[in-house]
Amino acid sequence: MINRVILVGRLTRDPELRYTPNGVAVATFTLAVNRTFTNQQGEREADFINCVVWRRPAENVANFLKKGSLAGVDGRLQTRSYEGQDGRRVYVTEVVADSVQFLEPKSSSEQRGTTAGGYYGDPFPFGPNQNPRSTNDPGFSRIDEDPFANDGQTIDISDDDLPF
Amino acid sequence: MINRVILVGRLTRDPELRYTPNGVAVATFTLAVNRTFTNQQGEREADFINCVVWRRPAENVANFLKKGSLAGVDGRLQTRSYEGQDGRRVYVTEVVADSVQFLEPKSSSEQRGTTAGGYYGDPFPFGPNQNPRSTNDPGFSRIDEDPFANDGQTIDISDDDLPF
Amino acid sequence: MINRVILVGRLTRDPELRYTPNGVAVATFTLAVNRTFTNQQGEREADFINCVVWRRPAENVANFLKKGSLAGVDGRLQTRSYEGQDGRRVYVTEVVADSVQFLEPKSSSEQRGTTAGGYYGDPFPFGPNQNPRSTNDPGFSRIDEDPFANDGQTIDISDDDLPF
Amino acid sequence: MINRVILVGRLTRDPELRYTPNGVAVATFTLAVNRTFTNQQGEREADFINCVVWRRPAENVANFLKKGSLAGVDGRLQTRSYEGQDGRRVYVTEVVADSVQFLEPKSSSEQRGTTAGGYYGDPFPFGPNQNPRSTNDPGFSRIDEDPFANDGQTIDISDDDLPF
DNA sequence: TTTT
DNA sequence: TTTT
Repeated sequence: MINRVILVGRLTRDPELRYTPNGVAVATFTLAVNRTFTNQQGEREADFINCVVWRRPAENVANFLKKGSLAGVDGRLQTRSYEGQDGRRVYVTEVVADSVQFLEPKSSSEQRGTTAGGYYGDPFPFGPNQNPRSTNDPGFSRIDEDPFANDGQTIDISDDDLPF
Repeated sequence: MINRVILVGRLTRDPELRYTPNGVAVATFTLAVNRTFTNQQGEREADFINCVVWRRPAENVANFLKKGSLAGVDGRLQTRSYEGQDGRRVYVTEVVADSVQFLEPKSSSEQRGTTAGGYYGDPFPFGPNQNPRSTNDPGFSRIDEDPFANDGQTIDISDDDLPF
Repeated sequence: MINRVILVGRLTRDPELRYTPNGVAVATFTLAVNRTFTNQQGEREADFINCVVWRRPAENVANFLKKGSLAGVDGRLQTRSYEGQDGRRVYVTEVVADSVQFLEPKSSSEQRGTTAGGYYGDPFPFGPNQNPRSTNDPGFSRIDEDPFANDGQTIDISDDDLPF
Repeated sequence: MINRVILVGRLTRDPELRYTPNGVAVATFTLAVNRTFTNQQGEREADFINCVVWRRPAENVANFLKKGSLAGVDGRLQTRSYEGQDGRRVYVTEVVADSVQFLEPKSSSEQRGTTAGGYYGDPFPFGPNQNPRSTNDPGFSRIDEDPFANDGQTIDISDDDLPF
């Protein structure tokens, strides 16, 4: 049962960082991935893919990525459903990232020490090997069952829903 | 802009084969991909992922796969939206398969010529290199904008929506 | 820096299981992955890809897979070089598997309890979430620097070479 | 038989462009993909992966990428063997790219028309949908059987070896 | 509800 | 609306 997704695209807006009641960080963001082909109007369209990332990489995402950032994601597809505010079941498909790759060059302000402009810094420590562990943040925010929808209902995600 | 999905799972029901007005085949099916980890109740859950495949491989899927079949998919993630019957916009995420891999052993009836039971036949010709071309079937069926939902509205997909 | 490989193919021979001096299991095997296209002689060729897997999944591979088994691999590409027996540097490219998926149906002997023959059992516990930990086996075998070549030189791999 | 590789890394040197006797372009390059983990000395190592790309994308690679460029590759693993100059069989594992993604921002010289510096241009037309066709260049160069080794032997690759 |  |  193989389930693997790899994406490179741009954040459509700043990522959102939240915490479970137990203080585990979770970040959500949407990647716009431009298609390589064009439609019959000759326009290049994009797919807009919701992504979730947990624990330490979540905080890195929140700290280093913002709207427009180019990023790579290596993860798996997840489907969930939840009760919408109108009582209808809503089905969600999203990517749970194992690792997120920062693909922007260092910003010009950080680049000051650099001679030939335009090279990339080392990726920030986003890999799956960064011994992710639960942060003990007081949890300043709760997460809805659908972290992408602000439907009002705020059923908590328990820490047991963590994918690892 | 990389967009790649690889899945191995089982069909949750028989695939559905349809044709665009121009006679291009499109098959849809859902893969149940069991997770490798268990939830806090110790149950192994699954993700249910909608897949679409076009042209010749679509017909192969319809002919060779059925509910319960083990299959591999190599494709890309696509997001779409359409107008639901209640006027609300419905967002869809699905996998558009470039190739579908048949992972079942030949059935016992086909296995008759075989000595040591249980080996797999060569995969049927599903690859992206099977020079896919538009079939000229009269098109016995039309395809809704959301091929997974039978919402009633039957806005046709034009052949130009084909991903290749 | 994304590095992801997904394969489905058949073992070309029985896997080999070894142990580092510290008792960490490592299994090696080669997957034959048939190409989807044919060469100009109309023959379907295959790629023969060396794979390595560590710890618990290594022992599962050794116990459940054998020559001819259909298996899926999700891992990363690794390149190494070592000193060949003639003093020349040998360059190696192989796949380090994060998880190995057993894609064979249960063998006929195990299938006895089964009504309609030919379905697959649940995959054996191969996932990356099976809390891999170092076995403390006495280590009946050592591993060469190139686990695929038996060139004679037996420079040990230290446990620190483990990819996680 | 699934065979899929996705990489993001940097070119270790300028790509090399050659032509088969029939004038089909083929480019080769090596990607350095930094590992996300460090070895016991605390150093981050890299894997150096040979890549091949054919036809139009080959020419794009040669025109737009150079030593140090950040690039993404979506392709498949290929193994080959050839007769080395000392008569020994040499085994090669490389990635045949279906598409190559240009991940560098436009260089400052090209950026002149740009207001807020540092954004990326649209990827150059590298996708698998760019209707690749054989160029009819006079073929200023021939390709060895191992395009990465300049071992002297120059057995030609026929156009029939093209992967599509 | 979309990025460059 | 889910497979083994």
